[in-house]
Amino acid sequence: MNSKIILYEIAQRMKSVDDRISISSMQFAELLDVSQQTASRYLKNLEHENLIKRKIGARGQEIELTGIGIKILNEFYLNLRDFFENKKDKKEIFEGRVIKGIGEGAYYVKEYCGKINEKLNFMPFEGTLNIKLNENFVGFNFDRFVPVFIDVFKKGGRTFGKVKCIPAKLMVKGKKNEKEIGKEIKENCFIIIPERTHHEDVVEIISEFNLREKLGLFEGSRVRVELNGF
Amino acid sequence: MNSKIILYEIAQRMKSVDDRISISSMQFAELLDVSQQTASRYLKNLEHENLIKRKIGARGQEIELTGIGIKILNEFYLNLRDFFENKKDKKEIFEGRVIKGIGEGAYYVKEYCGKINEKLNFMPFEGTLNIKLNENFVGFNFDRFVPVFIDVFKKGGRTFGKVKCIPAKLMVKGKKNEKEIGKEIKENCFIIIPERTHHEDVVEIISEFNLREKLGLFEGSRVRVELNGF
DNA sequence: ATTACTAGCGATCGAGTAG
DNA sequence: TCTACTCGATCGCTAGTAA
Repeated sequence: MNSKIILYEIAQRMKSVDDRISISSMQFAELLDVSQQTASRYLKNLEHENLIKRKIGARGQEIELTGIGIKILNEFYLNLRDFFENKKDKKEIFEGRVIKGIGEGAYYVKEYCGKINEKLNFMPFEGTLNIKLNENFVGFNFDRFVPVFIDVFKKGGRTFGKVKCIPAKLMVKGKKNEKEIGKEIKENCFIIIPERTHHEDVVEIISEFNLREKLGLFEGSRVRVELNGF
Repeated sequence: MNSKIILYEIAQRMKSVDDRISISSMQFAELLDVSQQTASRYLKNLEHENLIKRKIGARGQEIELTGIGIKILNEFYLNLRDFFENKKDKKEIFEGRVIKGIGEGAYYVKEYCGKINEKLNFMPFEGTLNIKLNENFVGFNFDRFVPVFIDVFKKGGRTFGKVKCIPAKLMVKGKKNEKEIGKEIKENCFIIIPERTHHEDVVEIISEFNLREKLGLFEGSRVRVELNGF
């Protein structure tokens, strides 16, 4: 059984996020339709995962959610809300400005390029375009787009982590010295999301081309990124 | 893995409830971090449970949610919304009016009374008080109160289903010919919810006493019911 | 009363592979 | 390619029971 579901079942018996409930493993077992032993193990695991806090007494246990537990449930809730309140369409595009990367991107693209070619079928330009999201797009949920994964691999004793690649279109206003002044140019690319470490408000983009050069981008250039799923 | 979670993962890749997505079992497997075989089985099971519809082609499958699937996710969503938007407090009490039962209640209480005594520690009056919920309380969520269950049992060749009992207080304005005119009288009781069949807008209440007599209730009398959990 | 350990077994998973 | 079957391995459940 998934932790989220169990957490949800607990939450449902609470009045609010900072509430606490008293329940025995036997009662909880009946609610979930499992044995008392299993219910006990579930609660123990949740505690171990730091999703709930417990105080165990002679006639049951007092349970409250931890910050992490609340956060997980809240993500759950927000995603469902987006789904049902139909707010997803508005989030298919995000906007931001080009910022300087720390040069790390180039190194990693070099290391990953064989895998990128294998999975995405193109040889990437050895560098990433870093985009700082405009404030109202921070927290953009990338989970709802079907990604391509590049799995963990080892090379020369180093381990390179799993990376999520989401197909996207980079959109910029045409450069001044061209016919298409002011016209929007769309360029296919991939958003790169490392499984381990990434900033909340910066996304990295890779492409077959040097996007800065091809699209005439500089530090601070406004860009829009469109995601279409598959 | 729980069906609900899988349904949620699918929904998260959709733009809205009537959207459909194209995804292969391999892609879905990577999203859930399970094998392709398992992902395939999950989808097959969801289809079998009538939670999704599939169109299987040569390069993947088109998936959309069924009405039942949407309903399950929506319940999920509404419960989480109540939890996070703190609307639960307002629902600790519901209101309604006394209505005539069809006499069935008395029969069942007679059959269940041994079990009731065993589990709830009182001999119930042989009859139920039926309350029709006021419109704005229809859909009241009883799941968040910790109930006492009376398990399935057999007696004289008949099977009597599982029943959920939730402790409550019945509140009515004092009868006219007493000292406590207009004063609110609280009476301990249990709400009875059969696992199998019950109306959305009618709840049945049992008590040690004949509540109609004790509280002077008639068809149409306004009552309030307070639930406290345990 | 509780919670939760251990043992055994039944359910579920994933590798191999067919269609 | 895809989906999905079989089947052996492994995981997770429940019964019994200790604390």
